Amino acid sequence: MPTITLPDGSQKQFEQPVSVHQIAESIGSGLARAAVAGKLEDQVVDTSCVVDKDARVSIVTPKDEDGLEVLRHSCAHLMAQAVQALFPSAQVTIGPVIEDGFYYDFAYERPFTPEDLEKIEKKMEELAKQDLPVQRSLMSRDEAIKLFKQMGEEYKVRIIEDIPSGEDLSFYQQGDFIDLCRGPHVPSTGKLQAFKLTKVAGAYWRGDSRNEMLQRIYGTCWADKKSLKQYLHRLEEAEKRDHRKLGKKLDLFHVQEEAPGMVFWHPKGWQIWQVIEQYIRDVQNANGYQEINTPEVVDMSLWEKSGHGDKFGDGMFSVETDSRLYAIKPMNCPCHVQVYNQGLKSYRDLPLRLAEFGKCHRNEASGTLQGTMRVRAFVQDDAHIFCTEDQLQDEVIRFIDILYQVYADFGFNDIIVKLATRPPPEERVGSDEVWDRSEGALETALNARGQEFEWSPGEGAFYGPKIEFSLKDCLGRVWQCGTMQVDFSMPGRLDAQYVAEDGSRQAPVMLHRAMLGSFERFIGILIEEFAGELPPWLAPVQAVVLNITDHQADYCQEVHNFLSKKGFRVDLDLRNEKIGFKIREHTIQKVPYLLVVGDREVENHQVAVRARNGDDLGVMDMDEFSALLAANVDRKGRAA
RNA sequence: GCUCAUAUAGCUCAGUCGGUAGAGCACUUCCUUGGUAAGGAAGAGGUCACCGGUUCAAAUCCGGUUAUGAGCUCCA
Repeated sequence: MPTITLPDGSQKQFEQPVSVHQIAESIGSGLARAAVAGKLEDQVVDTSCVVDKDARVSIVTPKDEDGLEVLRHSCAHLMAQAVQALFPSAQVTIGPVIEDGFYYDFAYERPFTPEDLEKIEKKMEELAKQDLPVQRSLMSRDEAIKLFKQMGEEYKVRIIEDIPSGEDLSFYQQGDFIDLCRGPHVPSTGKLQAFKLTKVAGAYWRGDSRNEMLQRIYGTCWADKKSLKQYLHRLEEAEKRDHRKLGKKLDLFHVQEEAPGMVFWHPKGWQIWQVIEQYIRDVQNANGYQEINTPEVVDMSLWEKSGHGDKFGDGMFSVETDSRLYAIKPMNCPCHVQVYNQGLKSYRDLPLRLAEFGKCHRNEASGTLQGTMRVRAFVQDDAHIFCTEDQLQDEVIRFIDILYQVYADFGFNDIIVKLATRPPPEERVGSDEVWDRSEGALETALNARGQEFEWSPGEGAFYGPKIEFSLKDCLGRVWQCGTMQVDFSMPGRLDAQYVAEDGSRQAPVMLHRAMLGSFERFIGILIEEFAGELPPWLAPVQAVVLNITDHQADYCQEVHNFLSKKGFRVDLDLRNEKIGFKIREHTIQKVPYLLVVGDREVENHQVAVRARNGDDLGVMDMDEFSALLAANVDRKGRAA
């Protein structure tokens, strides 16, 4: 006699055990039709799940986050069913839910083509229309292995073999398609009404590049056709913010075949760069950093000593001259240690914070390059803090504080924080005890700030753990920008020392840190975040002066001179074009302020100000406009 | 690096069945001096990414290379 408590607190009594579906039915037939799953206590379950004792139950429909997830998971199964119906020799592997959709990896003798995708999608629609019931069953591990062996599903067999024996496994069957799955799933395929296959790609079996490549098909699935359409529209809109498109349109930078993965910055793009660089320089100077500059071409022996040659030799560009082998620096740290090593340091000199806008080259694998986000030549806002172990904690906390202020100034508040810990023993240097201390230091620092973060086990650098601060691009892809890494190893390897209070020689701890990460990546993300409409303090051109006819040319020149002298970045457009044409052009170029000058403005010694969003800010004199611009430039990222 | 796709004028893109290329915008010149998102006319502009093959004939078909895009792997 279970008593069911519904989300609104109301209770229902049943004479005997009931299924989630029956509970839904008892509330209303509409709800029963809409139900794709149930929530029993805090667990999402099938609608066929039978409740035999008192419990909190809610009905999950596609409108819920949980329901959407069930839908997407079931859609992955529907796709696998369609693929096997069309390509019987294709083997299934795994098919998880991802953000906004799902994928499924298949082993097949040839890659799927875009035409195959269309066919698969058609087949899926067909199978959905048949409204096949989706049935759950249990099987012992050994039975399951036997069954899938029989079916020729070698990959599934391997997956099941990895599950501890003695466990019963759940399976879901729809039509003649059966798959190992934890579930839950929709009660029948007819619940899947709004889906689309989006792309094919290769993916390695078990995510290891030494393994064979499987065929991955990505798809998206939504509660209804309208949501699907909205999603596709959202994607289209996001693509318009692509930094590569905007970089071309706004004349910021270009790349070309002769220098793959390296950026040619144009005047406007470089202007943005310079503003950011000066801003970071100011922040660092105000926080006890000293800026240095070190060589870009350094003898290979230094990289061997630091351990980078051994670990990343393939990724380094090298030059051979006069029978000497040099590396183009892939990172700045060893060079910073050289600066540190000049002159004997005392504990009184620590913490010593050395910063450099250091240009690095790494020969990244060709397939990883992406616009300005992943490049082979980049400039880091790099710095290394040499300190004692006692100072470590405080330095990490100080850094994170500054970092958050910097990100806020650029308008970023949604920051993904991860703590990456020690890689496997064969891939790391330093004793376990040192790793314990350095990981502990980072964790304590994050906790001390009350900072939320995720763990990223095994993802640390070979010399130490790191905190990664990441931002998202317009398509939701996550890019690491800021970083804070603890390193107990490199100072020792490169003979860095200080004289401690007791007169002994000690190796300092080295903190590697960057706020933007690389200028290239950060500017790319900025462009996408603002869709090219950079706030006035970052905009390469802050205002354009436009004349209506030739008569106002001299006065426009005067306005331009006045604002330029104040330090604003102002353009002058005296072309013989209609004012509407000029406004359109500069609006498309996302210039924050357009200053229109006709006879009226000349007469009153004013300018008519128009914002790039089309707002008329009215007429004002030059001082007024200059104050308005100054106020907006001052408010940094928070400015409109 | 791996899988798939793509590469045509400065940009965005057409180009049918293999018969040596076309539009819009931009550019140049001329007309137009026009008050808040495209005024008009004319002109110029291409070794169809590169290398090779098939063919009487290749932007088009085939192979290779390079680059770009998506995903995977990697990311000091």
